[in-house]
Amino acid sequence: MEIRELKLHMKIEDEIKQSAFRSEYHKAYINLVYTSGYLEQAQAALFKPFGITLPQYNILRILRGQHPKPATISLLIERMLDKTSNASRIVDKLEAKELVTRKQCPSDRRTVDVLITEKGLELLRQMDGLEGGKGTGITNLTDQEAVQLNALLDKIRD
Amino acid sequence: MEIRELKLHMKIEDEIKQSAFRSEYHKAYINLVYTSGYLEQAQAALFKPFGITLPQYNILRILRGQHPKPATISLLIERMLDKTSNASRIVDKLEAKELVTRKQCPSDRRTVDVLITEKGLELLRQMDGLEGGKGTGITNLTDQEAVQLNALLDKIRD
DNA sequence: GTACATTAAATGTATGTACATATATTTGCA
DNA sequence: TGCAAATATATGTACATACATTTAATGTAC
Repeated sequence: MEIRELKLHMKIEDEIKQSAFRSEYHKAYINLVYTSGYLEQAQAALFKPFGITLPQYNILRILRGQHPKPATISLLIERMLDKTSNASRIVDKLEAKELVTRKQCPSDRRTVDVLITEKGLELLRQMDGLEGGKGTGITNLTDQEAVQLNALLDKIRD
Repeated sequence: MEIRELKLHMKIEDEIKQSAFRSEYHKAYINLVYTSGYLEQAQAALFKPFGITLPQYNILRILRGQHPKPATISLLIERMLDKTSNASRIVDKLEAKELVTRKQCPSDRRTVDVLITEKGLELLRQMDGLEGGKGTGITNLTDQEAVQLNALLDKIRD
């Protein structure tokens, strides 16, 4: 694992043992995927002591935003960052940990009311402050550089 | 799915239904993870007709780089972009598709010689050209912007 | 030269994504 | 009204990651 630590302080050319990139685009592409993976890993490490994963955390945050109103699975899917994911199964895990409750909605029996519990709210309170990539390296950027990065990323998805 | 398509043309503020970011850092963090996911999804779509996944493709490329020498699993792990992944099982899948062969190394019977087959080389030949993020949006950047992006990403991981 | 540590690979378990399908319920329209 | 389409959720399968453990082979220290 110390090799891995070392690697984190190298440029992308060194990190990937593949000497030449065809273009800056190609390099940027690899760099982006690589950096994102790096950030996700860093965040997963921050989350580990709290016993939940990033997708579970994202769901909990959406539920806190709704609280004390319940959310349906559809609403969770709509608001989740991570694509058309399986909110149903993530809610399963949260339910098993008693961080949320799930019950059939009376007015539309197809839908399910998902509610964050007091235990869930308390967990989020404990976790407040370590989100947003703090401690993951993103704060190596100046504020202006962060603005610049946002503009570049937006352009990629245009 | 058309909603998803629409979303791809919006800024990150609109894409995530969460009105305010605490800081440009926070926004950049989310933006990075989101954009990377977007690029991976785009690339997965490009790969689908060829019947292999991105990790499988990465392994095949490393093996082509070694060809005609074999590679051990350790070497594959060392060179793979994606963390301490399970190269063993990815090689399983490639072996099942007859794109690689695997046999015990005589000199050190702990290690395994993994070799790309002619079928594997032929597949890579067919796939050459669609790698490097081409067609995934990264080429929306100018060459100079790509350089800028690379510098910013490197700084994050410093 | 035997015991212990290290290394290489494989395997098991939990989690998550992607995609397809199943099931129940509601809506809408003929 | 009644039946088909749409909607909400759940489930099954394939694939991958993360992490821990297992098994076999090799190295090393005494």
